[in-house]
Amino acid sequence: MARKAVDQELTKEKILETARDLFVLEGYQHVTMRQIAKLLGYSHGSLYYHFRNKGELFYSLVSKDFGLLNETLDDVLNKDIDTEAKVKGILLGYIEFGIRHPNHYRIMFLMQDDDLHSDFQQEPNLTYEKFASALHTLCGNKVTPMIIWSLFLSLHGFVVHYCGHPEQTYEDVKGMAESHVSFLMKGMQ
Amino acid sequence: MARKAVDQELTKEKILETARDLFVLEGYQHVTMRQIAKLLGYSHGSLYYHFRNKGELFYSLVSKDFGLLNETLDDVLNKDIDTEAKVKGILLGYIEFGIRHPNHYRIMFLMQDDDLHSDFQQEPNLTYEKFASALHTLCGNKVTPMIIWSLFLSLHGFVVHYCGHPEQTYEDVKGMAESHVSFLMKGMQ
DNA sequence: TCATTAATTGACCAATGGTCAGTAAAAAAT
DNA sequence: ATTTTTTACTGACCATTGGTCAATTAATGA
Repeated sequence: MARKAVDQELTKEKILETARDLFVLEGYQHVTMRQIAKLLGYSHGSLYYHFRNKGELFYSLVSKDFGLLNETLDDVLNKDIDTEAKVKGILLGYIEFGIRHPNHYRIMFLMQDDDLHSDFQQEPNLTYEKFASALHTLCGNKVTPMIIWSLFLSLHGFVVHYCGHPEQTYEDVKGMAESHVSFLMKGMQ
Repeated sequence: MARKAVDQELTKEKILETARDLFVLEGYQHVTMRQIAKLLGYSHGSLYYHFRNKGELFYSLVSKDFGLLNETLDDVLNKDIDTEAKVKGILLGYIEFGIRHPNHYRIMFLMQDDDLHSDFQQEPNLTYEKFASALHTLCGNKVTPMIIWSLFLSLHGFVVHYCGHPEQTYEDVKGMAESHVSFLMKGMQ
């Protein structure tokens, strides 16, 4: 009733793998440590051997997955298309990512539970840096930092809204996302 | 140890008055029913005589206060200024309201705790209707429903972001709000 | 073979939202 | 004036939660 055989030892990876589905499905607040542990076949205490607390567990997950957004933005930049298409691709790519990962997005950008918020300040900032420098590179001085900030907040608004209605898939809202991006690009001139 | 003298009876109003300060200060999650009751000098059970649960209590508060936003929009419409100034006033008024009532705004538009979310679907919709019809009245067919929706989401993004940083007052971000509104109005043409 | 370390358990803690039988004041009915 | 009924409130109680920690046992190293 204590340590298990080495080939069935718990690892951070195993925990994250199980926890990911739960968090994606139900959101941070509704997943309990006991729930995760039960699904793994361990006691909930064991989770605290691998992660300091619930926040850190979730942070590990999201932080890892969030690299994807940066990659997405890079991919667009490296595509062989004209500048305007790249700008559009970045704006749309941002929205697509947010809507495909609503729970992650929510935590990254708008949760403020104390135990979590303390952990990541960096990731959202890094993501924004990436976003801003990409647009700056593409558009030069035509767009001011304030315009980039407005663009970001406007995309953010779109994503946040549809994060609250996760029954709608990205495919469902793709048309609206494109309209929104068109609208925003008009303001860039 | 049961009912108190009639002149010191608990009322919904007394509860809301006390709860308002707490909620505004600390946000929904961090306020406990026991905390509210203690401040009032009653047992926490008594709160459940007046409100079905924590969600309903909070809902009463926010729902009441939220009429203010609609009034704000009406006030702008009735001002003796030209159309463009009115449009600007509405967009800016929306932002100002959100940032001056960050906890209310958060609950209305982006919380999705089950006990709450079930209660109010109407208020956010009503507010949006107000917003949309105001813009439609002012701008006629120049602005499509989709543009109005984009405008709304873009304002929403601004508010949501600064709701997460309540250490900044509206005065602090006023300049940025105005830039943001200017940016959005460019997209309306 | 024995001491040390690593991994796991599960009883335990304090806090939470919520329920409810009991109680006493107030109001209504007699 | 007395009894009945209704109303407002209490506080013990419940299940659930995130989290802690001494005890336990497998693995590892000397």
